[in-house]
Amino acid sequence: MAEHPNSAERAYEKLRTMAIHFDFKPGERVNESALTKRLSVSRTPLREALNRLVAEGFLTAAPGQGFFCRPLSPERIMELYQVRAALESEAIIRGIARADDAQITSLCGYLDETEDAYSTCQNAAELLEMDERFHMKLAELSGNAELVRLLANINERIRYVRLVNLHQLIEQGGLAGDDQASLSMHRVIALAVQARQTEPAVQALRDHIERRSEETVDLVRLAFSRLYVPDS
Amino acid sequence: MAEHPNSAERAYEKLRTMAIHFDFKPGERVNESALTKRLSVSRTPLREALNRLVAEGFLTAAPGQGFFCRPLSPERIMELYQVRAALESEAIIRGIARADDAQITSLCGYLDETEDAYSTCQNAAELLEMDERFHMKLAELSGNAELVRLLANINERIRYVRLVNLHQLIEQGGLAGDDQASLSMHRVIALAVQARQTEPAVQALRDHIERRSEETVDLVRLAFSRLYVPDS
DNA sequence: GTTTTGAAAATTGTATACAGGCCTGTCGAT
DNA sequence: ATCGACAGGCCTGTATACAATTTTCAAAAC
Repeated sequence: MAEHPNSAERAYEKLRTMAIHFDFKPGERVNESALTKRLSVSRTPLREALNRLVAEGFLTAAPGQGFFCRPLSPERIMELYQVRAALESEAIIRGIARADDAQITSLCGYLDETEDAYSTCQNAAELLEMDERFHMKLAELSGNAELVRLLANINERIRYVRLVNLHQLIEQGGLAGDDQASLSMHRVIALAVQARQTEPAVQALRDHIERRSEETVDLVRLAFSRLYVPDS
Repeated sequence: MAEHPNSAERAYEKLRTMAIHFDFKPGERVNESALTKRLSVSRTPLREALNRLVAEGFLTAAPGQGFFCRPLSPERIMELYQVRAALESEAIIRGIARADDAQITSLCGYLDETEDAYSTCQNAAELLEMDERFHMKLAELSGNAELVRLLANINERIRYVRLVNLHQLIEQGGLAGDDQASLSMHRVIALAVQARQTEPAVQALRDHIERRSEETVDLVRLAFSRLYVPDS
């Protein structure tokens, strides 16, 4: 963890992790002096990190009142899902137009590698990481660094909700079916990209993403309950 | 301009304006102590503002070396154009699905209002502002605040290049034709949205945006020349 | 019992001082 | 003449102190 030499960067990494996991409750005020002790840095680099997180959408800042955790509302989450759909659709379009066969084959290779783990894994965090990695690799086919950067940001901001969703699916035992569907969706997308068929690929992607966003309201409610009844 | 009470916000506004206009040359190192005098703020709020601009993509930060102006490369600009296409396409899709007729009519109304000014105006900055405003209004139909926020950011980051482009078109006298094309393109897009025809609307939009991105390499070269031969 | 007022406490925003690293320019060696 | 080491100054990163504002809490008035 002592990777970064400067304390502002260290504070930023830790705070971002906390923000992703909603260690701050939605809407809650973030106390600076408490964090200085917790992270062993002074207020200057701490505030630098907090400001970065504001610009990235993890926190909000009210003048004269300091920093607050972003609210967790169904509307906001749905917005993020829509932006995600926008960015990934574009990535597919550009990827099909630009990526060479080797790159696309590499994406399919990743699916092959993770197929077994994906089917057997019962750990929500691991499943989500594999899923996210596939989507990031897909996005990287675009060769567009800005697109990738924005998508990474969006993914981090919806990660918690998706995690809670997966948790629930595993508990309900309904994961197997849904999980397989997700995996085969990835396969469908990858194959369409490989065949350079833009419309089918984009359509498959949008179906894949939109499936979740329909359940968003319930998802957010569930996420709230997990946050305020911290048993798991 | 003395709108914001806190100096960090004031510094941020001024710095962002400077960054948009490339008052810092591409790749140039930003000297903090020089800016503290220029903006009459101390280093703490100044650095806060600089960090925000880094997170927004206007500046870069090298550890131990401070802040630098973002580089101005054709690849980067093209990436931004692609992201813009992604966001606006999504906005159209969502807008058609969600906006009521009154909202769409309001968009058309804006076109009517500005039609005369658009045809006669010879001021690049004003033309660009009208164009940008149309696209922002279009984006707002989506009802997606995050989408709007990201698009606003992208627009600011390509504004300078677009401005230089318009400048050149006006000087060449070739504006009339191109300008009319642009205006009628807006009309085509708006009408397709009004008719709730998603595919044609998106297609028209992509044509409209992509037209520029083909000339990006030349555009960036021109922008460079304007930056380093400051006559205008 | 509710609301208002007031002061104290806590917290944020800003300035400034200091430490450490980076860059530059000079000097010496090959 | 070119390259490399080194010293000095400059700049960045961080800590801390101070000022101003906000929040809190309790007491008093209605």
